[in-house]
Amino acid sequence: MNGKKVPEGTISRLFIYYREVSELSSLKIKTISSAELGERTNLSDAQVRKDLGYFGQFGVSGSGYDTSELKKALEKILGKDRTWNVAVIGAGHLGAALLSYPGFKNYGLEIVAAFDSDSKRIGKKLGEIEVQLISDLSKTAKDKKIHIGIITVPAASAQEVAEKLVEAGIEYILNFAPVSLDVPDSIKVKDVDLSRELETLTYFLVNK
Amino acid sequence: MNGKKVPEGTISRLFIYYREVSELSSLKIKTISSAELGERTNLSDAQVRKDLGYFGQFGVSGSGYDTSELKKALEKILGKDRTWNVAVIGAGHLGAALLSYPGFKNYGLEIVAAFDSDSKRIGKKLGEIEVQLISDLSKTAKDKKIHIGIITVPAASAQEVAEKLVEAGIEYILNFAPVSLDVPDSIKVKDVDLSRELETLTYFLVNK
DNA sequence: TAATCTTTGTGATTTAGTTCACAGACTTTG
DNA sequence: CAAAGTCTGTGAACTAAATCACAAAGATTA
Repeated sequence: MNGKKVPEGTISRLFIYYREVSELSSLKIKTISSAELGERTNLSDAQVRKDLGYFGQFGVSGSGYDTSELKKALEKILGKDRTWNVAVIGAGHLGAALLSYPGFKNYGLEIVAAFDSDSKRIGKKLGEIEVQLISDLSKTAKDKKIHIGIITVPAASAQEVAEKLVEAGIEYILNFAPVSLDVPDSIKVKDVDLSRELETLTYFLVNK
Repeated sequence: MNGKKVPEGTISRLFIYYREVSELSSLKIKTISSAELGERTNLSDAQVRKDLGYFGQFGVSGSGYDTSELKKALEKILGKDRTWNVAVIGAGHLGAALLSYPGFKNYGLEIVAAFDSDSKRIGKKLGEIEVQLISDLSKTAKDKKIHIGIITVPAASAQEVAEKLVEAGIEYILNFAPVSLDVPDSIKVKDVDLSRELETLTYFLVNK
């Protein structure tokens, strides 16, 4: 890491590079140039080099990047060398969609608990996970060493849930509720506003 | 519209302004300044004026914007003066989450059909909508004048579904599958890559 | 080993978007 | 109605990110 601020876009692209070099390395392809890696990922060679440049010097002039070395380096950078425990709060359709999403494990994420405030849902199984009452959050979060909370409750109760997550020691919140959460600076919140995506649809239909 | 390219961010912000002036206008508040509108939306006054400036001159020096006029103007710009028919393809959890999402109507969107390829799901009701076999897509799309297709099928079948949507005359695709779709330029595709959001979580946990 | 070729890493440039700042339009006050 | 106050619309300045472009490092060839 060279100290400069890393653009958000760089980080998503690192995952793309990671996927590609994993593939290459498993195909026993030993090295790849930034040009070819760019080709395969629909990005420019300069973009590839600049992105990697934020984190160090991984390449060799004249031959390119060693695929398995780069894979290992990216694993480290991206936190893919361990598993992160996740709790989903809100066992409605969206929560269920996330719980049944098979890709999680590949991302180094493991959903280990689900919560809801609706007593009708408590005790039901969503996949492997039994839905718990939200008042158990704090205890379970500590017992199961949960790092990440995903909020899929309605907008009206999202702030309240966020506060419980903070109290329970969660470090990162992924928020699907269409409200902006007020939490301490030390907690990272990422908003995924599906309604925004849906809304903007109509603009593009009107304007061509 | 003054011809200059409109930044993507401007468009989402227009919806925020729209919501605010709708509220204000219904409260019989006749005018609002860019400063106050900015205050209420956590944006700067300059941002508000610049955003609106892409589409014309709506304000009055010395007094600000007429809320109900601005509301009408934004309705027009954003395509909120009519309803757009939507089909969801993929009646799994995510599809169900969208179908049960009450906010749709507010966005001028109406889900009028749902499709799946799994015969176990055909005929089931998701809310008001009966799940149809995907082979009916083309006919139903024409009958029901569907403009928008939302893809919530697994990555592996997304491209195939996209092609059927194009064939059925859909103009806009909202794609939840984590693959990039290959469609004609005349079709607008918006990708919502949940897995990307999930993935990037781990980076931020490692790096602080 | 020298000449040539390939490819990185990174400053310099360009592009896109946001913020600043102010002239000029309109409103309010006395 | 003139002076003071408010607020817009928009170029200019700034900031962030992507792209360019090239010196230097290493690989390849003869």
